[in-house]
Amino acid sequence: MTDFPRPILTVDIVVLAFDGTALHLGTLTRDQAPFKGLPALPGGYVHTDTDQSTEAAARRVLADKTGLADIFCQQLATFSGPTRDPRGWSASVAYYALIPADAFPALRAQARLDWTAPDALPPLAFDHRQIVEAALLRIRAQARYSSLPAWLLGETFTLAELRQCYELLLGEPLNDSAFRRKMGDLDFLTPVTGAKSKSTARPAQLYLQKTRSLALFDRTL
Amino acid sequence: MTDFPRPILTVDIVVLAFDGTALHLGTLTRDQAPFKGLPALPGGYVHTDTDQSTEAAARRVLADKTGLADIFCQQLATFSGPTRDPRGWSASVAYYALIPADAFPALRAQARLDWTAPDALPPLAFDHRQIVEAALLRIRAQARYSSLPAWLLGETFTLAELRQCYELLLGEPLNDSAFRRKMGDLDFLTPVTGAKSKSTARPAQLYLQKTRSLALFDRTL
DNA sequence: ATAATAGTGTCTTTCAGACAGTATGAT
DNA sequence: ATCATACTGTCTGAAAGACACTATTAT
Repeated sequence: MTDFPRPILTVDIVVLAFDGTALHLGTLTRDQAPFKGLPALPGGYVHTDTDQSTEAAARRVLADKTGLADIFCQQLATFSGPTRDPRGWSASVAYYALIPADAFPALRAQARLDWTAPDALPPLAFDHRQIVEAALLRIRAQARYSSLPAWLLGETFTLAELRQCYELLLGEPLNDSAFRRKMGDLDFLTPVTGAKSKSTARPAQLYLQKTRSLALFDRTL
Repeated sequence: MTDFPRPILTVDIVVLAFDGTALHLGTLTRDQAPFKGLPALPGGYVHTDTDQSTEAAARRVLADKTGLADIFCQQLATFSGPTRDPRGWSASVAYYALIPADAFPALRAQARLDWTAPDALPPLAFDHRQIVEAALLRIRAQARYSSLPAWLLGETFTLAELRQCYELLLGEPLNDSAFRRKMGDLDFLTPVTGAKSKSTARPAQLYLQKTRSLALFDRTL
């Protein structure tokens, strides 16, 4: 079989975090060509000598840039073409990763990543804007029928926090009592002893997710 | 930046067709190592000298093996690792393609592809079984909230045919009157003059899809 | 007691399932 | 006429939205 010049294979990760109010996208400023000086998604070459898969490569990059392991991280899609990277024909397997809220403040203080609003992006290197937009579409779609938003929260959280996170991703307010009913029916949360006082009000019950994987709902929202 | 040995980049395509009763998966018997003699998904190297993207590569392969262009073809996921191809570290961008029912008989007669039942697969080359299973999961999920099954039908079709196709993918019978109501509400079909007589009974109205892209429904099923 | 947020109960509306009943063409 | 399938109308039950009401804490 004829051989063709082998393409560049990289991974890029759309790192998202929730601070209780808004989403934040983790970026790095490129310190070398191409696109030197522009913000870019964290990513890098797949190390064919050590990486067992592109997902392993993504997790390696993620651990390298955030110090976090065991993060929610799923494959988004592969972006490819002769011109997206000026160095040659390239394919980038894009992943999206969700930072748990209880790890975000420390991560932000470290400042190894810059954090920008994903809805008002500055120009990004490569085709990274397109990748971010695809990730947001996917994440918003998944928020409709899965426990995905819970992965942006800490280990334990209140129903109000969970609802706010859903509302942010879905872009619409949710009916509180219907939301509680559904979360009860869907049976993916366990109440945990302890409560969270916000201020001068009744403290809220804390919950954690029953499984360490994404729960898919059979009905929507 | 250090360079790593560049991986093999291929595309593989899960080609599915519907004959009115069951799904059929298009495979090719490998005529060379590795996995010589085993059935495999149609696929091949990305031609970095001519392909504009992995999707273009997939469509090139598809056109080559089926003679069909403008087929429904979407990216599934990328499968990668050091051992899935004995020739070295490889990544395969998998696609799934749906053959329109009106093109299937001729394609089957050509016999350039073999057709097997995707639910009772023989051993396949590489990790192709895993790819087929991922494709079926994706397709069945998409059948719940999109017009995907319609892409397995010909240009025009009756509501009964469409429902049968949904039922096959979803694996459960659908209520006929609720189905009609929903298809009416969802507004992605236009009735077309002409009707189809099945046998000795009232002929059915023919429809075609309003758009040439996948319609996503806001509610399920 | 009051303020503030957490959580529940219930009324209403909307939508899906069931199924009877009507329509229409082939024989 | 009858058979077979296409299509429609309507009843019923389940689930969602709205919202009033109760619960529990800090001050």
